[in-house]
Amino acid sequence: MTENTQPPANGPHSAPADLPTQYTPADVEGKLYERWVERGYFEADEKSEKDPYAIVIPPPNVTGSLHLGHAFEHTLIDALTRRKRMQGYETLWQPGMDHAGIATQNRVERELAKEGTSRHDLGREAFVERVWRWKAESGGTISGQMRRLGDGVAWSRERFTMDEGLSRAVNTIFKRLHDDGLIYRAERIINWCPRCLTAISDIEVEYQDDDGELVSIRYGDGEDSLVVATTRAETMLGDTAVAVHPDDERYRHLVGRRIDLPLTDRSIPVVADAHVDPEFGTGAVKVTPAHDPNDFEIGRRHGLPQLTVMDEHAVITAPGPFQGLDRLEARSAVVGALREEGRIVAEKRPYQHSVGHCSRCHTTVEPRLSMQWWVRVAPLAKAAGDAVRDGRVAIHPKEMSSRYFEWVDNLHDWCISRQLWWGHRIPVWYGPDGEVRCVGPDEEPPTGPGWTQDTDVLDTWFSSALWPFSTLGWPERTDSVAKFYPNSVLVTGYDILFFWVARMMMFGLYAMDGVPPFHTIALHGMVRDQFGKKMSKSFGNAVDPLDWMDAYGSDAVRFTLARGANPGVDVPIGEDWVQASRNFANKIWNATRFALLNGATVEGPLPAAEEMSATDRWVLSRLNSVVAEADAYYDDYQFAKLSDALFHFAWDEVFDWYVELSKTTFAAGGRPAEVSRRVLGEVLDVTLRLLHPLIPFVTEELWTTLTGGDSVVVADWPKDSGFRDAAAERELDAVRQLVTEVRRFRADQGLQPGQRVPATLDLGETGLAAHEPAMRALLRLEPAGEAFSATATLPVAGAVVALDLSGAIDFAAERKRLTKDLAAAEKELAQTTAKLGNEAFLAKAPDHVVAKIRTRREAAEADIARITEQLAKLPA
RNA sequence: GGGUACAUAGCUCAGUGGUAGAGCGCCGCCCUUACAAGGCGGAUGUCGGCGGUUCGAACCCGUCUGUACCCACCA
Repeated sequence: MTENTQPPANGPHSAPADLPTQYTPADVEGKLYERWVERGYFEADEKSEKDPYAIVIPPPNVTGSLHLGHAFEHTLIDALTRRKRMQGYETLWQPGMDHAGIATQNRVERELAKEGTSRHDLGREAFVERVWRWKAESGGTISGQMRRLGDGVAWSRERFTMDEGLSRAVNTIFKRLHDDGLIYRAERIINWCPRCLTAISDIEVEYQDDDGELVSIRYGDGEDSLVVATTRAETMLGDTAVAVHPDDERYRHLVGRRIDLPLTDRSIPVVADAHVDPEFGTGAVKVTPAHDPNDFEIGRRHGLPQLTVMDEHAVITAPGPFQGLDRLEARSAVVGALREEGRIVAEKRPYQHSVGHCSRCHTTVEPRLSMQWWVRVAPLAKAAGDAVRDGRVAIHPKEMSSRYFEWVDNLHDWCISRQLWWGHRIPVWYGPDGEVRCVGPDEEPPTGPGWTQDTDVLDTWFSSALWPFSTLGWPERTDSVAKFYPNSVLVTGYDILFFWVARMMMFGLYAMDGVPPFHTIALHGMVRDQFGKKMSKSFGNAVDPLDWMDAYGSDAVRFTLARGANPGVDVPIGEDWVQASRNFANKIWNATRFALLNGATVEGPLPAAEEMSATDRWVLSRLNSVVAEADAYYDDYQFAKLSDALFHFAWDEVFDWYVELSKTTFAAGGRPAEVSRRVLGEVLDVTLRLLHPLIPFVTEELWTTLTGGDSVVVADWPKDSGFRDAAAERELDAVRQLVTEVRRFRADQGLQPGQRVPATLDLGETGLAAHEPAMRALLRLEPAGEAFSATATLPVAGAVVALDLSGAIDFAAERKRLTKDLAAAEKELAQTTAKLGNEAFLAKAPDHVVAKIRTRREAAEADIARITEQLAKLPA
């Protein structure tokens, strides 16, 4: 369809026939988004009187592009903020991006490599300039994708972690932490990536089980010898001791003595240390303080020298035959040399053990002794834990809190310095006489000969930790900070609970005088494929959300994601499901089209209940229940249940029943038709508004056409009017059951759906007389005389449908069906009778349960009577 | 080694004590004048195994098996 994409209607039910019979997302999505932005709907006013509702975007890496995980997260955030906006809050969805230190630097370095140059050739300043240029050129990818998705973010407030203001925030907090003694410099064993050439923090290390080889090596000679085992043989060059457990009888005689270290001319002491597990291996451990975190600690306890034998590239520096070899080459060379000396006591054997890899490039991490900057996290983490413990911050779903506590309660100090060029440079200067000066944002750095600035930059997460307030202008005391801090909710994946969430908590509480950065943390899961498998490029199941948005529309992608979003649980998504969501959008489209063709309207007040048919009252009663239900689900971040409830209400109840039943009313005309037109308008109006946060585009297009309103984006959020009509609901339940039963009967008899059948419809004492015309229409029943062939199974007491099947009835099939029904009813009767004969049950079960069982028994009895009668009437 | 989840229809998942549900898929009949991206009807499960508590268990308790993820300085 290419026609009919003109601007939205300028009045209620204008030109309904203009709507094409199929919804084409591409025709409306782009233009609607641009209109929303032009009209400033997404902008936030910090001076507004309205209550604030603020959510920050988890800033995507500038290097990145939108993947389904983003699409998912954005759908949830967008839905939350759109609803709050409709509810009359001053909403801020804060957009922005993260400079992603290592990732971005790696990316640009790869480009340079292709050009045959390197960052070292360029020099620091030129390189950083180059990264900025790269950011300017390709950093906008995500913004474009966010527009496609419909993200209602405040574009004028877009921020970047390296912006001047945010850098000032970083500097401010660094200075403050430093002066408070919470940032310090120390030489320790850190995780070193020999490819990225930088330190990385503990949580940037990904452990996986790798196949290694455990070799056993004899140290020393004769009685003065023992055997140690290792998977990193090359580190023996840096051994400065062997450790055994203090209580280990086997080695007691050796403690305090020195033994010869093979391949070297050194001898090393045997020390006793409780860290050694005497049960493991030989019970003797080689100690390499400069290349292993445990050994570092042992070395500290025993005053051992720290002998560095590898450089930053993990190349051996120890003088001798191994010098210049890479760690892996050195490993086999060392083992070979040891074997020649007869030092290998057990052949090397395969050994699976946990090995750390750089989370950015997957290179095996090398523990390395070096001087770095650290954050003393204990006091900060304590506060972060307490804020959740005492309920000031709620984690949703609450099962996730245990993970959070596990981390904040057992935290090691955080290594924040990175040996990179792209990032916030550490604001510390070193003087000629060993002075160290931390320079705050309003201070001049020291000048003069010999003063140099620290060459390292800060961990990316240092600046992300300030995101909830740095984006609002902090450290200035801006109105935005006052209005939107703390944020209302943080919506993010459980996978960055530690990387990001916990650190925002620590820094937020610290910087903002103990006020945590948000009231609620709503954690979602990871997007997976339709079989629940992790999406990854290497596995070949990764999907570009743009492909699906192109094919099925953004609404379809959003709705599918929302529909799978159970709190904290991973979300599978498959193309078939997106297609189904597209079908839903199309269904809404066509239902609205039908409504417009039939004169549905939102003008004027709703007619009085007395004027309405039971069908009208039923649908309005259900509508209001659904409004209440939707509110409860939104408030509880239950997107899957929310989507499901709206889907089924709209499709099953409104489209399949109310719309179908109303056809008869419309055809008859008169006042009842007028009333139904207004009711149908109301139902669609409210339903579209309820759905808008999830599927903004199609609802906007339809709602503006239906109501003539400016935009559903700024329409009022529906309120439960309190209208309920239990009697009408029961009545329509009966109608629906009855119609379904007759349809089943017809299908069983092989009647074609469209085939008209002479029939009498005797609704007896059911009180459903008013529905007879509609039911006859739905069932394709023609008026009939005396003819009688069979009766349908009737779930509503007192109703009889006599269908004249003109001799075409299949008596055998009917007998079979009735017999089956009879058996089921008899089983039901037996079950309920047994239950009601159970004294213990009657004594202990609540009244409503007992009553329910009674009703079931009565129904079973009635069924048996009726079916028996019908069976008797069937010709043999 | 510690921790947290999870095992329900072919697939992906809801369902926290009272007759087993949804979407997709599947079978059958229909282009019934909003929609075939649709309509109507239908089939499909000893709710992982074994015990226990209870009048009653998918649900609570114990245990076993299997899976996923997180944390941890196991040479």
